[in-house]
Amino acid sequence: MPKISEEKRQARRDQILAASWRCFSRRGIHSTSMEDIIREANLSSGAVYLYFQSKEELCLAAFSSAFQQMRLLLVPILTREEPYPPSILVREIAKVITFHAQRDQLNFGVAFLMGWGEAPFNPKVKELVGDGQRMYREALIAIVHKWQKRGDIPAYGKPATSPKRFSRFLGFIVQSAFIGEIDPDTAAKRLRD
Amino acid sequence: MPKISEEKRQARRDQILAASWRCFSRRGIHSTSMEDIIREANLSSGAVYLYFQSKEELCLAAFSSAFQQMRLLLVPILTREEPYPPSILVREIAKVITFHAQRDQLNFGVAFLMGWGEAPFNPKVKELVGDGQRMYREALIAIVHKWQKRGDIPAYGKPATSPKRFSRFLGFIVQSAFIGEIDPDTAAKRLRD
Amino acid sequence: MPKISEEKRQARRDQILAASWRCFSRRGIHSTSMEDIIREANLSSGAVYLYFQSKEELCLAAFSSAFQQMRLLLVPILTREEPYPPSILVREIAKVITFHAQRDQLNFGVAFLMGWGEAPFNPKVKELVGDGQRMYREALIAIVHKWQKRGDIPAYGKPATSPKRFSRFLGFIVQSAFIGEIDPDTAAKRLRD
Amino acid sequence: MPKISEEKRQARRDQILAASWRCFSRRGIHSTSMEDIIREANLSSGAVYLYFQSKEELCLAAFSSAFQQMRLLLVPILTREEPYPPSILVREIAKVITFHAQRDQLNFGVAFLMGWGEAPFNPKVKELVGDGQRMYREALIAIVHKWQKRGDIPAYGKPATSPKRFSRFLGFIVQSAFIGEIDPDTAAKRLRD
DNA sequence: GATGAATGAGTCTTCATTCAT
DNA sequence: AATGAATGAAGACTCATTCAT
Repeated sequence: MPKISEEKRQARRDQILAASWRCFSRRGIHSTSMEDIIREANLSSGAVYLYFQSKEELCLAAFSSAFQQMRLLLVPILTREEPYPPSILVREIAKVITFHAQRDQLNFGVAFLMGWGEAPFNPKVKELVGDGQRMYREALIAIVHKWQKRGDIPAYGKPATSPKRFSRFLGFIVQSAFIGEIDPDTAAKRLRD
Repeated sequence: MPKISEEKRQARRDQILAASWRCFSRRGIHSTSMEDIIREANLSSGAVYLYFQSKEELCLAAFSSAFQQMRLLLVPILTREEPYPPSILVREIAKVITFHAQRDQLNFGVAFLMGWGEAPFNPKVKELVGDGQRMYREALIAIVHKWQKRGDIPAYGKPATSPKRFSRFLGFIVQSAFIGEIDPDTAAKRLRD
Repeated sequence: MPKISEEKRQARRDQILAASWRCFSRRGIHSTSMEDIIREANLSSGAVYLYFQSKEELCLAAFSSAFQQMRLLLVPILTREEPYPPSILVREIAKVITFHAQRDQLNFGVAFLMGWGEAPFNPKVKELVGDGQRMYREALIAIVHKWQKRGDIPAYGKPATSPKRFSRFLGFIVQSAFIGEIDPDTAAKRLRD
Repeated sequence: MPKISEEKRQARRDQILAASWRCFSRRGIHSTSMEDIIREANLSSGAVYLYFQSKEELCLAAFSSAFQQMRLLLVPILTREEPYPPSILVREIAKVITFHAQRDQLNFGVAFLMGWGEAPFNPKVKELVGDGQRMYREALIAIVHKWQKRGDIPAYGKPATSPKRFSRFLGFIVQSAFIGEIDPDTAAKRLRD
């Protein structure tokens, strides 16, 4: 078994991270034991520790990877040269959150809820969650500016509705994670109003 | 073994619950051991188990009590015969969340974050959190109706702005818990926009 | 089970330390698991950790206690106003090392061998062993001076034979621990010559 | 799988043994993991197990090799047709122990301390250490006889000073390993007295 | 009612060893 | 011969809970 390729190494990491999220989604982070993850990943204890130094590091990597996946799905929507008009944007985001989001049992909403629950007591989690939110917030501000330029929304009056939108977005996450799976159109309707 | 009076019993429970929240606020629920709570409450292990059957039950009672306290503070604001006008209401709620909220180290924002983190894996916590949110949501709807009757806001157009408001309120909680203590006026401004 | 008395507490510590030495004597420190000690002491894992914070601390306490016991036995012999004459002293010390020494399966010789084996890698063990040796060495010097005054040994010539004696004493420990149990008279004869 | 030449095989074994002693000297036998040795030897786990069946066997070989090296250095000194006179002999031995001894980070003093620490629980180590000591002891007796014949020391009186010398030699090892590196002349002075 | 010492199942982690390549 | 990823038994330690006093 000579040195494994970097791809294979990453594949193993992903295998473990996916197993972790399946466990976390079932029982929460704190009620998930390393043994749970190990069994779910069909590996041996030693093997997991070959890829992650500790449970702490594994959890952090799990959060990091979840938010990274979310970013990968949101960025194409949020950074279009010509942004979607308001109503479409909302539906597209809702789609990502509610649909794509559930591949591998990884529910982004629940991931955020967990992240928020950990953040006050774990600076590194706080940073990860904060980074994700900052990214999203800033993209939203840029979009609103473009909307104003394009005339999709009135350019005068309260100049930026984005903080409001962002706040509602967070609220939406809470509710959708709370209520459970919902279809994108219902979700969009809720988000829109 | 003379039975203790109901008052004394409740006082002891409150003493333990307050100690619990001080611990939870410092380290989170899962990193708080029964021993931490016992020491913080200046009691013996046995004593705590005289008032709560298990850590599970104690945590549930702690959530219940936190949301009950919040309700006690919000109800007078939300159920006035003549509701506060929009801008004032927002400030009053913000006051409660950010200021009164911190008696006994119990930060309502963090309590909600914790509740959301637990809810997906604990039906009883889910119920408690859900009840609190429902109460708030319904009160908000009633207020909006009164505002419309009174002419504080336009009666036509999108009939209920309350879900929107509610969603933003949840988002606000996330952000305020995340950012840390902020004064009520800043908070109100953020909530209003 | 109200607060245990200081005596009982010490008794428990001694019970654990005695069990530790029985285990250490059988398999050595490193091959002795906490579970071995726990079983030998007829206690539960938790109980042992109530008295010693870690295996490390327990081992240290075990060394400390072993050397302390040895000191308790040697001091009366080494600090007599009128020291034993050379030949008797040697027999008395040999007695202690070979006979009393084996109560509770604690063989002082083996304890020293273990201490020497640990000392180079554990500063605290080094200190404990070093302290014991210093004590013995100094007592020996004092005795030799008294012998010279009293005329038991010539006062002129090489003034202090104590380092020599001390070195031989250490060598004797190695050999006796190595050979196993021997009776005090044989031991004395060996030490004397 | 072309069989490697016996020389090459021995060279690899020596490479591993040298690496082992460097590790043992740093952290002790029990705190040295196979991985430590493997990394220190710049080999793979599999390779080491090609030359030694187990950690146990490797340790035994390490002791064996250490004592063998010591023998190689001492035998020319101890078996001269015309032995060194007492004072010179002592210096020459001290030289070997303190100076030559440290090639490859292998400190003979520490090796003995370790051997003594293991011997009570490992018959094979006991045998190795015992053999070394016997060899030295016997060589010393032979030398003393020659000294007496030659008149270097009185032939009458206590017939054999060798056991005494031997014991002091062991004590010296303990002390020198304990104190750390010292130069041969100081060492000789200590040994002589 | 109250105490706190004791319990022991469960957790994370390490490490000697193997074996497919 | 050599590699190093994988294994899994074993180890140290924690902590919710109990119960004799």
